[in-house]
Amino acid sequence: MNDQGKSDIVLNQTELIAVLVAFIGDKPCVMTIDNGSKLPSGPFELSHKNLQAGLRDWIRKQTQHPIGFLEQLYTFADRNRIPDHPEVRTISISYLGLVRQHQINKKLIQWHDWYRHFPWEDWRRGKPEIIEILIKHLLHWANTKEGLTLVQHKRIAFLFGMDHYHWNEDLILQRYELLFEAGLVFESGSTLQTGEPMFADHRRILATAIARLRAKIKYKAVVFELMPEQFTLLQLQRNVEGLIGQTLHKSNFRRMIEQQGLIEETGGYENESRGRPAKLFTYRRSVMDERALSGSKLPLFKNNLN
Amino acid sequence: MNDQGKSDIVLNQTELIAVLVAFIGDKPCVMTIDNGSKLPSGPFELSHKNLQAGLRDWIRKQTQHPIGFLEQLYTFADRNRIPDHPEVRTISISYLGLVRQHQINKKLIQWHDWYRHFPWEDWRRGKPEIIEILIKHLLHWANTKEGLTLVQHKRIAFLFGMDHYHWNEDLILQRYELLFEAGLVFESGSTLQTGEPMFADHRRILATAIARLRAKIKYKAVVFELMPEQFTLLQLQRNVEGLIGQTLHKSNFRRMIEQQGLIEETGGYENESRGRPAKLFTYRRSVMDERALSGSKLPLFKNNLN
DNA sequence: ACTATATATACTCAAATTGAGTATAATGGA
DNA sequence: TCCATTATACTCAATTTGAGTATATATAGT
Repeated sequence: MNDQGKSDIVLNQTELIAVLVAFIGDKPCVMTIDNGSKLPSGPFELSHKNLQAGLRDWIRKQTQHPIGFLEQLYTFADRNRIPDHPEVRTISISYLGLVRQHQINKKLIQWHDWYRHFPWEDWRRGKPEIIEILIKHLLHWANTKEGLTLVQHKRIAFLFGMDHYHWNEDLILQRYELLFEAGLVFESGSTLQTGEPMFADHRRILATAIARLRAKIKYKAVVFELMPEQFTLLQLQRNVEGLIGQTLHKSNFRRMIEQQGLIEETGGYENESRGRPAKLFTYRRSVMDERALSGSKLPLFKNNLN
Repeated sequence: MNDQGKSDIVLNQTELIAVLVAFIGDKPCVMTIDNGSKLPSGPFELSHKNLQAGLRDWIRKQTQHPIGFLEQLYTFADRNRIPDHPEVRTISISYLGLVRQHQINKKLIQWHDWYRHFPWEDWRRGKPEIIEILIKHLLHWANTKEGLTLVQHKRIAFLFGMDHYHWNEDLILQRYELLFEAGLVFESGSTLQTGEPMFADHRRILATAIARLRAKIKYKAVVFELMPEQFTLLQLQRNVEGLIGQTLHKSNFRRMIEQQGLIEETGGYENESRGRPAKLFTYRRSVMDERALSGSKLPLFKNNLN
């Protein structure tokens, strides 16, 4: 880097990586190739006006449907990211996209429950058993860190909700990085069964995407991009719970949603389920042109945990 | 993009762009070259292990000081970003860095008040006069948009706090994009005096950085990276106000800061000012190792507006 | 038809937080 | 001394949150 703004030309290989998310039932899923081991990726074509346009094009071809939400995630550029090609530096520009349930074309695309890659992140049915196993190995690892044992102990406690700390679902990326550093995932040489591994650093990219989504849902109404046209309040709640990996308090969740004025009754009812039929709602897209709203402060929820 | 993960090799020019922020007095400043018209940038050198390391190296050389906070901002890659070179696509990976006041080396570096580029974003001394002028031109522009007049009217009202909308400081990027689209900034052909222009899309990059910082400060204790080792509560408040471009309610701000337990008294007092001497405080970095904390939820403030 | 179960929706209420103040303390300078 | 200025402490009503209970309306089984 120099002060003149002129630069020697440096050439690198550039690709796009897409993290596409959709719900199948109560499972938050990610689009993969090679049976769950790779995120879809491809070269960044010069013909496109910009990255976003290129991706949208490609996604439309693959899913046969337009995509509602698409935003840049992160650019990965470390050396040695891609095995077997240490001499080439691949710059991967990743994007996060949300796809609506009813638009999923099951024949063309493989969707993979993201919690198969991060089993310790799903607390919807209580604390996952694997947590204790991970903590055991982590503490053992920390004890070998000369002079850093205490710091690492605190880090483990903080990230995995030990002692007086609460589990914080936003820290998924930090947890994966800690496990990687401690050699407890396949990608860093472990033989333990700690979630399904992925090609190169794709699992790290997926963790980045989930972290972004879990953070974003708290101040922006992105869940609706994952809902079908009509939905019940419980379906909405289940999808939010799927994203954050925790269950929520029912009546408080409803109060908050209704307060926001983001949805309206369609007049119809859902009759498939057993009990009293639930009212169907629609997202009031009309509240404002989507572009103007982008980035606005619509706190979706503060804390409705059970 | 294809499904196999194999990709034709596509070569582009890659550079790093740094948005470095520091306070000088009560002015939030950005490091520039060419007297405020360019953000510092340079080639991404293959010798570096990763982007972050490359940037840190370079910044240390320039500022003679280590940098506390550094995170990736966005990757810009549209065609025709850089004038006079339409045939080359430059991919710019931008980073946001925070530099501490006492570390500023004024001889080597130019620091530029960022509000000179965005005069409509500083509401600390009340509503900036330029707002009414901008709104007048925006509405005129909107009225020429066949079939879209109403939507654009709503967008303008929302972004510039008209009608029943409140000014939302987080929307700085959207406001700049609207002004650009409406041809009201130099970069999109205007001759109006609407803030100092910058080279290529650097003003847009700066807006992205400020937006990120304004959003981030609400849930993470990043301000402390901009404070000197010791500071008074008022100095802290003034810096937060500088970032968000609004004044805050004094006692509520203090209550919130003290609640967080992020600072502690040093025992010393500030005697430079006129009235009663203020206690000096330090950031309790010890609360936790910085790395473990990164990304944690420490809501800095919800709303302490005056 | 009746009952148990499941689900939806409505309502309650104490505790905590927020927004907007006022009151008092400690300094320097006229 | 008194006043302007800044710091710090304290107050309190309104709102929001967290954690419930109560009631309504369906299906499945007997």
